[in-house]
Amino acid sequence: MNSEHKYTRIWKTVQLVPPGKVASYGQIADLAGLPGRARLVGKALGYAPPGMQVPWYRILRSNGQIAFPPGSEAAEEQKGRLQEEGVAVLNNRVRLKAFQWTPDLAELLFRLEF
DNA sequence: CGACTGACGCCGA
DNA sequence: CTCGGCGCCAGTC
Repeated sequence: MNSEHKYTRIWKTVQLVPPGKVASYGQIADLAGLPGRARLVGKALGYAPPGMQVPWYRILRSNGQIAFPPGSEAAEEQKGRLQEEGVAVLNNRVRLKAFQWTPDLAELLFRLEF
C-alpha cells in the first residue's frame, strides 16, 4: 500500500541519475525524502518492475563498492553496464570522486516538483 | 509480540 | 585499508 508509494518514489529518484554517473543508496534515499533508509532503496530496486526503465546499476554503496558479491552474475552485469557508459570499475568498485552524480538543485526542483 | 535478515552507513580501533 | 560493532527499518517467520 503505502510502501508501494515509497518504492515508486525511489524508482523515480533513481531515474534522475544521468548516464555515466553513479549515486549511493543513501544518497538516493535522502533525495527521495527517506533519510536513513538506504536499505529500503536496495529492496526497492529488487522489486523494480522489469518493464520500467530503472538504472539500478548506477547505484552503489557509500564507498563506491558494488553491493553484490564480487564475481557474482549480478555484480558482473552491473560492472558491464557501468563500463558501457564509461564508468571505470576496478576491483568491484567505482571511484565516487570521479563518477558520483552531484545533483543540480535547479534540475532537481524541475524534475521533482512538476 | 520477539528474533532474524538484508542490493546500507558511520565510527572507532 | 580492514574489522567489529551498532544503528537503521520494512518484511518475514
